[in-house]
Amino acid sequence: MPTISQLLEEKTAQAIAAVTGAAAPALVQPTANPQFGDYQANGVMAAAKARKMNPRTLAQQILAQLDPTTIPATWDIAGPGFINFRLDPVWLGRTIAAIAADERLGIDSVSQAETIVVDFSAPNIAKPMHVGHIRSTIIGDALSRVLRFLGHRVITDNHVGDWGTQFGMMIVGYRTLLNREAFADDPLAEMERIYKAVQAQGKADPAVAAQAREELAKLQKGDPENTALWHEFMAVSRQAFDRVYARLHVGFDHWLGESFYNPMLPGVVQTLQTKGLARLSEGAICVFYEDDPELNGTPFIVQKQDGAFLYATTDLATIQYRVDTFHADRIIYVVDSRQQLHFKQLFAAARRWGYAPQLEHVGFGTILGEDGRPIKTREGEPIKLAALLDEAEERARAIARDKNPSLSEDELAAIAHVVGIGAVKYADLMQNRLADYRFSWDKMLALEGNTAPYLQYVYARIRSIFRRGELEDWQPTLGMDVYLRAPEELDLAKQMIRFGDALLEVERTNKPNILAGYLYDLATKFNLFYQAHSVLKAEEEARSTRLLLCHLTARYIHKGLELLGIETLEAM
RNA sequence: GCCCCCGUAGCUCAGGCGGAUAGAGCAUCAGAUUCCUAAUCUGAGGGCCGUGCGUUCGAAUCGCGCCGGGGGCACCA
Repeated sequence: MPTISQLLEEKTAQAIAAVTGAAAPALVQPTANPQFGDYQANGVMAAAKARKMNPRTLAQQILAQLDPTTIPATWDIAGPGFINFRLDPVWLGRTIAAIAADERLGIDSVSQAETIVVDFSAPNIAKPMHVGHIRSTIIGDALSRVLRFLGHRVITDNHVGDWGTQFGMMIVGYRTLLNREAFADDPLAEMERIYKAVQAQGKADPAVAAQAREELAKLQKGDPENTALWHEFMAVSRQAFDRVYARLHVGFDHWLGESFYNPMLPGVVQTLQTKGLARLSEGAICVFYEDDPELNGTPFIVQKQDGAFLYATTDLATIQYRVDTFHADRIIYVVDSRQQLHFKQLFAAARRWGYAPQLEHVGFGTILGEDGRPIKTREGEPIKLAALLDEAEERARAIARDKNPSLSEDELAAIAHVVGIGAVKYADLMQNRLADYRFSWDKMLALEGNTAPYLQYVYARIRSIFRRGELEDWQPTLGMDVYLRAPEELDLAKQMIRFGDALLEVERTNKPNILAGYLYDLATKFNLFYQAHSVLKAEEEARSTRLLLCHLTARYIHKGLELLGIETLEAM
């Protein structure tokens, strides 16, 4: 079924068109204030202005066109020409009962399913994942889950950095500095050590830097020894990445890293030149955008003076592959906002080339420490993701132990994992991704406010109601009667039926914080309801309705958090 | 120099393709538990929405200028 706001929008827009003879949006949205009802249409005033009519008069004529048998609400005119709708409580009760019988919680699949490639995470091989990768990973995973739930064909692709300049240094380091015991013990840590050491040497000694470039060149020409080393680095890194992704419950359909596109790069540059899109300039081959005022003056280099290709080239090959092979209608790049110019250039080049799926750069800001500076360790190094997740779990465990000393170690471990990881993810997802975000353990793990533990607690508390009532297997009966009488019951039900609108808004804007905000509002409305009304001890007629409200709230929170990549607990 | 993002309550942030009295959490103060997890809830105070001009019946939201913070701009990714 369409969402109620979609229905009101459609019916009101039809009425506007019937009266004015011209299509105009009704601009239906939830009311700013409950005194105005549940939904308001703002479009009448704009339509009146366009026709130089009195808005209230026009509103009267529009109302006359609305058919009460097709709209489950009452309505009136208010203010300068708003139409206010009040939902029919009986209809609301029936709708809630119908949703209870629906696996998808009343959410339609999109009518036009698209093939959407979501490109996110993309750590560099031979380097540990650090905080810089967390936003892309978490946001990309959440968007993928939402789009998939809405019915799109989603392809997640981890475009790992497996062909960069770091390999020259890694090979030099492996040959000159490797501690074999350390490597056998913790290969990634030893790789990191030698990488940093060679990097430092290279800065001080040009000969080392030259050696690294030479080894890289040999690798890129297919030298067997260097290639074998490269495979070893890959395998070691992949294991470390997989451990982190397992903790985060993030998976990918493909791991098509930069190296995968390597054989295609000469052809990309060749084609761009043949089509007259790229030309030689100062020894490099570049795409220019003289006819584009925004990009004019920012050449897009696809081949360096020395003949090497760049990430611009790889990214173009990647678009080609995703269109030709996956038949992508849409590609979403979840990458730091600082790369905005690169993506503008990339998308412009792809369009000129003739590859024109919908291309979207979903950017995000920097993670700042509590001091407002980009987050770093005391030593000024990036914080490793694994260490960050360890700390999240430790802190969550300590809080859980403090709140509930009777928990067993196994229970504590489960809570530490679900709450700790959930808190880290949710803290990122609840913010507008465009802004920089200030990382705060205390805030993300707080039980008050818009946090994962708050939502997880509401879920656990609801599950506890059913346990306490020995109703673990309780299920709503098909077509059961639902009596929504108390204002808190009505408010909760009205919030539930906005879930679909929230998901569509996430799809439209690529902003998971809209879903997070929805869930927080839902949890708050549940708490208001639960505070005001007993459930298990209620009289029978109210009891089954309230059990249904509890049951559905839990399902919405479970599903909503799942779409954000966050787990729930039966007890905490 | 050019371009992009940000500026909303003491603090951290929502809202932003114009709509009615600008919201939440923290912090502060005052309350609620014979009762289903008080890890909860209720109430109060707290705002020239950086600033000026403009568009509009209507601007936190759109446009232009300015101020402040961050970022990007030819061979790294």
